[in-house]
Amino acid sequence: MQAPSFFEQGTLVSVLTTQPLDRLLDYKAPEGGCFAGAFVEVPLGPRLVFGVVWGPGAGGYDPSKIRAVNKVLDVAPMREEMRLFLTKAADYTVSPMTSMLRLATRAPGLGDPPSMQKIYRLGEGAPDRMTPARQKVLAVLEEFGGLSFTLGELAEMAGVSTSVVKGLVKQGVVAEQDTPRDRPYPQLDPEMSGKDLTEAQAKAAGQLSAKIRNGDFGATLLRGVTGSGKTEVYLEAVAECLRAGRQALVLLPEIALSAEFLNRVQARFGAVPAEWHSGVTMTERRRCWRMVGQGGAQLVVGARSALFLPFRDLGLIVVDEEHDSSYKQEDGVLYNARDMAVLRASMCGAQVVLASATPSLESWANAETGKYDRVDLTARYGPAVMPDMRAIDMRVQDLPSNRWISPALEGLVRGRLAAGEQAMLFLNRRGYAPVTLCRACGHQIACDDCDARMVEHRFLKRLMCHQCGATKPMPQACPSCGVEGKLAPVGPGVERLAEEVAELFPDTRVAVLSSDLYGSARALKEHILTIADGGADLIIGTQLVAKGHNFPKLTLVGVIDADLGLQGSDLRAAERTFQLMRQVAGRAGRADKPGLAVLQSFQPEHPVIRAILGADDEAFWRAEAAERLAAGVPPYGRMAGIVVSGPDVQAVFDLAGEMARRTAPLQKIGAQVFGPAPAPIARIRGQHRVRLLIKAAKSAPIQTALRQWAGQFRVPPSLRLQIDIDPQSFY
DNA sequence: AGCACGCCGACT
DNA sequence: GTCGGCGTGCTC
Repeated sequence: MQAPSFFEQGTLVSVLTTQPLDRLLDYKAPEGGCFAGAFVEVPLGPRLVFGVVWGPGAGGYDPSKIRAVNKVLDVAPMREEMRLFLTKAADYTVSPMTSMLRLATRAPGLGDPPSMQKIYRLGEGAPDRMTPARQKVLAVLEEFGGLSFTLGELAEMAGVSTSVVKGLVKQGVVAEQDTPRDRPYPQLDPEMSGKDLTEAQAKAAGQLSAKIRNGDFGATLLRGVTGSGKTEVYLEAVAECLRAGRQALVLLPEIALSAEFLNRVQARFGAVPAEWHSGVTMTERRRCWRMVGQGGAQLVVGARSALFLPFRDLGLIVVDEEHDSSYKQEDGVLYNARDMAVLRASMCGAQVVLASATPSLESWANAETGKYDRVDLTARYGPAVMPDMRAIDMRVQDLPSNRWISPALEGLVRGRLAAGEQAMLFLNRRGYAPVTLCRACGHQIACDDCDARMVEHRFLKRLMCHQCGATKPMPQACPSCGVEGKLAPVGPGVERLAEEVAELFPDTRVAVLSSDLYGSARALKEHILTIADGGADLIIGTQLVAKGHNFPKLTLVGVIDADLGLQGSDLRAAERTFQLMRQVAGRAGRADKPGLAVLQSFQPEHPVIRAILGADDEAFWRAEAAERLAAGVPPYGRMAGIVVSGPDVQAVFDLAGEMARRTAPLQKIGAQVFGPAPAPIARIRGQHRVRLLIKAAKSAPIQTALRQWAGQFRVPPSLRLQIDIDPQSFY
């Protein structure tokens, strides 16, 4: 790559700021000049704002009004590759550059000079008087000879007060020195031995490693059934990347980020990697951001926004559980981390590994066409085998209303419990009952701010809206007709299922795993570990039990309502149900006992249910692909969702209606426009929402057309216009 | 995003 | 008269 251009003092440079002005501003280069990519502070109106020197000035602005860059910040400049990545990501997602820059600079104190910190290491000589406390301090320093500590760390490790350390410093026995506060992360050792790999794992790892050694861009779908040991395989790819002296990034869905994963990394590489996600402290965030840019971090484990860290030489991106819908979320910009990972890798000659037991149809299709390589791990690790799968036809089960566990399932659970094994009942519905109905007037209690029914949470003794999180106490009388004592719960949630379980299996230890029942992620995680260890015999869980937690003693999974996700008209309903059911079923029989997964269904002949039951995953993907191809929808066509929202219904409909009328730029590329129609949830947090859907051929330049089209309309500040490329769901 | 300007209704 | 509501426009 060529050397970055340099701008002499006084020459015009264009600066991208994080202010929402969707254009570059011209400034004079500061005293001493500056390079393209420099992080700078510039005056804007009465304020100083943060920005990046993007290139030579564009001119065309009144020269007498042009001000000078205030100062260049003490941060590694943004590399040209990163600037290009942000530009392309903005083009792809149809979002303003300023939002992209904000995404890429989400660390505190970037403008501050690197602050210093005192650290302590072994000094010279011996103390005048040796005391037990002093002995302990010196023992710690000797044991970890190469390392240095902060005052607090050292004192704590030695079990003494800080004054002991200070006393030793005074005599020079302990040396004190200043270092930048943001220290590099400990060196990872790719040769530190990991677990022994099975033959299949070793082969897969070898394939990935060979691609990494080539040093150029490529993507691989790593498909490994649950329990096949994908993590060990891609950690070998990370090892190869580290051997090549390049940086690696492992993306995990936010919920899967855990101490457990970090422990595995530590076991494999001898040290803990850099972490980047919403739970990381501000100090650590800043350290991570700076060290990634300076090369002081070899491996980052993080959530989706870690893609926008300023890597110097990124050689590998792993997207674990690549099908997970949480990769597509709003971070100020609506992007799919899986797609952006491929984009970023293509720009820096890196490899991408997309790992999943149940890949997204997009990735599956890319592997089919040969755009991605594909590596399969079919055998489960060790003696475990895939669970047997069966459906229970609920139409022939004799079940009173307000009961959800069929006699057939009840019998199976009893059998497992008698054998001293664990069983799990899966229901993807938090709370006690999804609907609260007035038996006097038929009113259903709804959220005040959303178009959604409120869910009773008996554990919290409140009603909760699952759209906005608002809660209110359970009323005694119907809020509509005022009749008392006629409000009745309708339908099951996990809490209600627990009630039924308590009646059916009174002497069984039951655990309910639902994200809302725990104060913190940590508490939840700890609880899961105790349960996995045998702390309960019957587990009732929502979606969160499907995501990568190990339950070695579990041999039966019962899905209470396998039809739940198939309702609605969502494009991805089949795919999502298939993935979720496969993941849930994969919980059963991980250790030495074979597992069984049963699906309670009112439509067991439904193609998706049959595909789940059949062992032929490929057949499911092929059938689903054929349907999408015929409908011309992703991945065989392009789609964009447009949502106009605001507090005033009329204003929202007016803008959406106008947008639907003036579609010339979209028609030019042959795109179809559907809508406007109220979004499936027509109001969230008091914001009315109206949706348009754009559909175009796969080759159509949909982003350019959308930009032109959306640019025609003036959006008043009270309204919000959101463009979602490749929408996951149509909310 | 901020922040100023400016144009209307409600008050001392 | 003037205080303050927030719609509109500007920032290199």
